[in-house]
Amino acid sequence: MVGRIEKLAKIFKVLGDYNRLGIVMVISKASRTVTEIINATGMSQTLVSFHLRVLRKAEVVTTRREGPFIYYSLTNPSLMDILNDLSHIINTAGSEMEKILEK
Amino acid sequence: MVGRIEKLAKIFKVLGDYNRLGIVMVISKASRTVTEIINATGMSQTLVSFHLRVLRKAEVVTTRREGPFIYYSLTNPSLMDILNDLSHIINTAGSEMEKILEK
DNA sequence: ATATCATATGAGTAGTTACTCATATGTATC
DNA sequence: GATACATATGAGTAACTACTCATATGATAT
Repeated sequence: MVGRIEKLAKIFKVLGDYNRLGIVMVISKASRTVTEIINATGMSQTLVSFHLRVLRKAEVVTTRREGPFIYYSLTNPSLMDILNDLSHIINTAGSEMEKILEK
Repeated sequence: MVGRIEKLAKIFKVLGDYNRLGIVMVISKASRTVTEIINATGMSQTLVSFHLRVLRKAEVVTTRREGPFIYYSLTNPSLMDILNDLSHIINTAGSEMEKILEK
Protein backbone atom coordinates (compact mmCIF):
# COMPACT_ATOMS: atom_id res chain seq x y z
CA MET A 1 0.00 0.00 0.00
CA VAL A 2 1.11 3.44 -0.91
CA GLY A 3 0.72 6.34 1.50
CA ARG A 4 -1.00 9.61 0.92
CA ILE A 5 2.13 11.66 0.67
CA GLU A 6 3.67 9.26 -1.78
CA LYS A 7 0.64 9.49 -4.05
CA LEU A 8 0.66 13.25 -3.87
CA ALA A 9 4.35 13.41 -4.66
CA LYS A 10 3.84 11.23 -7.72
CA ILE A 11 1.10 13.45 -9.09
CA PHE A 12 3.21 16.53 -8.47
CA LYS A 13 6.17 14.97 -10.20
CA VAL A 14 4.05 14.22 -13.24
CA LEU A 15 2.65 17.75 -13.33
CA GLY A 16 6.06 19.28 -12.62
CA ASP A 17 7.09 19.50 -16.24
CA TYR A 18 6.45 22.45 -18.50
CA ASN A 19 5.45 20.44 -21.55
CA ARG A 20 3.23 18.10 -19.60
CA LEU A 21 1.43 20.94 -17.88
CA GLY A 22 0.95 22.52 -21.28
CA ILE A 23 -0.74 19.39 -22.55
CA VAL A 24 -2.98 19.33 -19.50
CA MET A 25 -4.00 22.92 -20.18
CA VAL A 26 -4.73 22.15 -23.83
CA ILE A 27 -7.07 19.28 -23.02
CA SER A 28 -8.63 20.92 -19.99
CA LYS A 29 -11.56 22.56 -21.77
CA ALA A 30 -12.41 19.68 -24.07
CA SER A 31 -10.88 16.41 -25.15
CA ARG A 32 -8.38 16.66 -27.99
CA THR A 33 -6.72 14.32 -30.44
CA VAL A 34 -2.96 13.86 -30.42
CA THR A 35 -2.63 15.85 -33.62
CA GLU A 36 -4.57 18.71 -32.09
CA ILE A 37 -2.26 18.63 -29.07
CA ILE A 38 0.75 18.64 -31.37
CA ASN A 39 -0.54 21.71 -33.19
CA ALA A 40 -1.61 23.52 -30.06
CA THR A 41 1.69 23.00 -28.28
CA GLY A 42 4.15 23.04 -31.16
CA MET A 43 5.87 19.97 -29.79
CA SER A 44 6.99 17.08 -32.01
CA GLN A 45 4.76 14.05 -32.42
CA THR A 46 7.18 11.83 -30.60
CA LEU A 47 7.56 14.23 -27.72
CA VAL A 48 3.82 14.60 -27.31
CA SER A 49 3.41 10.83 -27.35
CA PHE A 50 6.21 10.50 -24.83
CA HIS A 51 4.53 12.84 -22.36
CA LEU A 52 1.08 11.43 -22.98
CA ARG A 53 2.41 8.07 -21.94
CA VAL A 54 3.57 9.54 -18.63
CA LEU A 55 0.24 11.27 -18.08
CA ARG A 56 -1.63 8.08 -18.95
CA LYS A 57 0.44 5.94 -16.63
CA ALA A 58 -0.28 8.34 -13.79
CA GLU A 59 -3.97 8.32 -14.75
CA VAL A 60 -4.01 12.07 -15.04
CA VAL A 61 -5.54 11.65 -18.49
CA THR A 62 -7.77 9.07 -20.13
CA THR A 63 -8.27 8.14 -23.76
CA ARG A 64 -11.12 7.27 -26.02
CA ARG A 65 -10.68 5.96 -29.53
CA GLU A 66 -12.77 7.26 -32.40
CA GLY A 67 -11.79 5.79 -35.73
CA PRO A 68 -8.16 6.53 -36.35
CA PHE A 69 -8.15 9.28 -33.72
CA ILE A 70 -7.46 9.00 -30.04
CA TYR A 71 -9.02 11.64 -27.87
CA TYR A 72 -7.30 12.62 -24.65
CA SER A 73 -9.07 14.23 -21.73
CA LEU A 74 -8.52 14.85 -18.04
CA THR A 75 -9.42 11.89 -15.84
CA ASN A 76 -10.65 14.29 -13.22
CA PRO A 77 -11.64 17.71 -14.56
CA SER A 78 -11.57 19.23 -11.08
CA LEU A 79 -7.81 19.04 -11.41
CA MET A 80 -8.10 22.31 -13.29
CA ASP A 81 -9.68 24.01 -10.29
CA ILE A 82 -6.68 23.04 -8.26
CA LEU A 83 -4.28 24.30 -10.90
CA ASN A 84 -6.13 27.59 -10.91
CA ASP A 85 -6.06 27.82 -7.13
CA LEU A 86 -2.36 27.16 -7.01
CA SER A 87 -1.68 29.52 -9.86
CA HIS A 88 -3.61 32.13 -7.94
CA ILE A 89 -1.64 31.88 -4.72
CA ILE A 90 1.57 31.95 -6.69
CA ASN A 91 0.60 35.06 -8.57
CA THR A 92 -1.01 36.95 -5.74
CA ALA A 93 0.43 40.46 -5.65
CA GLY A 94 2.83 40.88 -2.81
CA SER A 95 3.34 37.16 -2.50
CA GLU A 96 6.82 36.24 -1.39
CA MET A 97 6.87 33.61 -4.11
CA GLU A 98 6.36 36.05 -6.92
CA LYS A 99 9.75 37.72 -7.14
CA ILE A 100 11.84 34.60 -7.13
CA LEU A 101 9.68 32.82 -9.63
CA GLU A 102 9.99 35.75 -12.00
CA LYS A 103 13.49 34.68 -12.98
CA MET B 1 9.31 37.28 -17.67
CA VAL B 2 8.17 33.84 -16.79
CA GLY B 3 4.78 32.56 -17.84
CA ARG B 4 2.06 31.12 -15.71
CA ILE B 5 2.55 27.56 -16.76
CA GLU B 6 6.26 27.76 -16.18
CA LYS B 7 5.73 29.02 -12.64
CA LEU B 8 3.23 26.30 -11.93
CA ALA B 9 5.54 23.63 -13.29
CA LYS B 10 8.34 24.85 -11.05
CA ILE B 11 6.19 24.67 -7.94
CA PHE B 12 5.00 21.21 -8.89
CA LYS B 13 8.54 20.06 -9.50
CA VAL B 14 9.56 21.25 -6.06
CA LEU B 15 6.59 19.53 -4.43
CA GLY B 16 7.05 16.40 -6.47
CA ASP B 17 9.45 14.77 -4.07
CA TYR B 18 8.45 12.50 -1.22
CA ASN B 19 10.90 13.93 1.30
CA ARG B 20 10.12 17.52 0.40
CA LEU B 21 6.39 16.97 0.67
CA GLY B 22 7.02 15.36 4.04
CA ILE B 23 8.82 18.46 5.23
CA VAL B 24 5.97 20.64 3.99
CA MET B 25 3.51 18.51 5.95
CA VAL B 26 5.61 18.73 9.10
CA ILE B 27 5.75 22.51 9.07
CA SER B 28 2.20 23.00 7.85
CA LYS B 29 0.56 23.28 11.26
CA ALA B 30 3.21 25.41 12.91
CA SER B 31 6.72 26.58 12.18
CA ARG B 32 9.46 24.15 13.16
CA THR B 33 13.21 24.25 13.66
CA VAL B 34 15.50 22.18 11.48
CA THR B 35 16.16 19.79 14.35
CA GLU B 36 12.44 19.31 14.84
CA ILE B 37 12.08 18.54 11.14
CA ILE B 38 14.94 16.07 11.33
CA ASN B 39 13.30 14.27 14.23
CA ALA B 40 9.83 14.33 12.71
CA THR B 41 10.94 12.96 9.36
CA GLY B 42 13.83 10.71 10.34
CA MET B 43 15.96 12.16 7.59
CA SER B 44 19.62 13.05 8.06
CA GLN B 45 20.62 16.61 8.92
CA THR B 46 22.32 17.11 5.61
CA LEU B 47 19.41 15.74 3.63
CA VAL B 48 16.93 17.96 5.45
CA SER B 49 19.14 20.98 4.82
CA PHE B 50 19.48 19.99 1.20
CA HIS B 51 15.73 19.89 0.69
CA LEU B 52 15.11 23.01 2.74
CA ARG B 53 17.41 24.85 0.39
CA VAL B 54 15.28 23.78 -2.57
CA LEU B 55 12.09 24.78 -0.79
CA ARG B 56 13.61 28.11 0.20
CA LYS B 57 14.81 28.89 -3.30
CA ALA B 58 11.32 28.23 -4.65
CA GLU B 59 9.90 30.40 -1.85
CA VAL B 60 7.62 27.61 -0.73
CA VAL B 61 8.97 28.12 2.79
CA THR B 62 10.33 31.08 4.73
CA THR B 63 12.63 31.25 7.70
CA ARG B 64 12.91 33.24 10.87
CA ARG B 65 15.91 33.13 13.16
CA GLU B 66 15.49 32.88 16.92
CA GLY B 67 18.80 32.62 18.72
CA PRO B 68 20.60 29.57 17.45
CA PHE B 69 17.45 28.14 15.93
CA ILE B 70 15.96 28.72 12.51
CA TYR B 71 12.24 28.27 12.23
CA TYR B 72 10.78 27.16 8.93
CA SER B 73 7.19 27.79 7.92
CA LEU B 74 5.06 27.81 4.79
CA THR B 75 5.28 31.04 2.83
CA ASN B 76 1.63 30.67 1.95
CA PRO B 77 -0.35 28.51 4.37
CA SER B 78 -3.20 28.13 1.90
CA LEU B 79 -0.89 25.77 0.06
CA MET B 80 -2.11 23.14 2.49
CA ASP B 81 -5.70 23.61 1.34
CA ILE B 82 -4.58 22.85 -2.17
CA LEU B 83 -2.65 19.78 -1.07
CA ASN B 84 -5.75 18.55 0.72
CA ASP B 85 -7.93 19.21 -2.32
CA LEU B 86 -5.58 17.34 -4.59
CA SER B 87 -5.17 14.52 -2.14
CA HIS B 88 -8.94 14.29 -2.03
CA ILE B 89 -9.46 13.97 -5.76
CA ILE B 90 -6.70 11.39 -5.92
CA ASN B 91 -8.23 9.29 -3.20
CA THR B 92 -11.85 9.60 -4.19
CA ALA B 93 -13.37 6.13 -4.24
CA GLY B 94 -13.86 4.90 -7.76
CA SER B 95 -11.37 7.35 -9.09
CA GLU B 96 -9.48 6.02 -12.06
CA MET B 97 -6.34 7.35 -10.48
CA GLU B 98 -6.62 5.23 -7.41
CA LYS B 99 -5.69 1.81 -8.72
CA ILE B 100 -2.60 2.83 -10.60
CA LEU B 101 -1.28 4.94 -7.78
CA GLU B 102 -1.61 2.02 -5.40
CA LYS B 103 1.45 0.37 -6.87
C1' DA C 1 39.15 31.84 22.81
C1' DT C 2 37.41 27.35 22.91
C1' DA C 3 33.97 24.08 23.00
C1' DT C 4 29.37 22.86 21.72
C1' DC C 5 25.15 22.92 19.47
C1' DA C 6 22.35 24.31 15.25
C1' DT C 7 22.39 24.74 10.52
C1' DA C 8 24.34 25.51 5.78
C1' DT C 9 27.29 24.62 1.82
C1' DG C 10 30.50 22.73 -2.08
C1' DA C 11 31.76 18.89 -4.48
C1' DG C 12 31.20 14.29 -6.08
C1' DT C 13 28.21 10.40 -7.67
C1' DA C 14 24.59 7.19 -8.88
C1' DG C 15 20.22 7.09 -10.49
C1' DT C 16 16.52 9.29 -12.94
C1' DT C 17 14.28 11.97 -16.55
C1' DA C 18 13.37 14.46 -20.96
C1' DC C 19 14.29 14.15 -25.40
C1' DT C 20 15.31 12.23 -30.11
C1' DC C 21 15.63 8.73 -33.68
C1' DA C 22 14.06 4.91 -35.99
C1' DT C 23 10.53 1.91 -36.31
C1' DA C 24 6.15 -0.34 -35.22
C1' DT C 25 1.13 -0.63 -34.75
C1' DG C 26 -3.53 0.48 -35.79
C1' DT C 27 -7.23 2.38 -38.89
C1' DA C 28 -9.23 3.66 -43.19
C1' DT C 29 -9.19 4.01 -48.30
C1' DC C 30 -8.09 2.51 -52.79
C1' DG D 1 -2.72 -6.15 -50.24
C1' DA D 2 -0.63 -1.42 -50.77
C1' DT D 3 -0.71 3.23 -49.40
C1' DA D 4 -1.51 6.98 -46.30
C1' DC D 5 -2.57 8.90 -42.03
C1' DA D 6 -2.70 8.75 -36.77
C1' DT D 7 -0.38 7.34 -32.85
C1' DA D 8 2.75 4.41 -29.94
C1' DT D 9 7.07 2.27 -28.57
C1' DG D 10 12.12 0.67 -27.62
C1' DA D 11 16.58 2.13 -27.29
C1' DG D 12 20.13 5.48 -26.74
C1' DT D 13 21.95 9.83 -24.71
C1' DA D 14 22.68 14.20 -22.41
C1' DA D 15 21.13 16.79 -18.71
C1' DC D 16 19.27 16.90 -14.28
C1' DT D 17 18.28 15.53 -9.44
C1' DA D 18 18.60 13.33 -4.90
C1' DC D 19 21.76 11.97 -1.91
C1' DT D 20 26.12 11.67 0.86
C1' DC D 21 30.50 13.24 2.73
C1' DA D 22 33.39 16.50 4.55
C1' DT D 23 33.60 20.89 6.06
C1' DA D 24 32.10 25.57 7.09
C1' DT D 25 29.39 29.14 9.42
C1' DG D 26 26.84 31.13 13.11
C1' DA D 27 25.18 31.44 17.98
C1' DT D 28 25.72 30.53 22.90
C1' DA D 29 27.97 29.37 27.11
C1' DT D 30 32.11 28.55 29.79
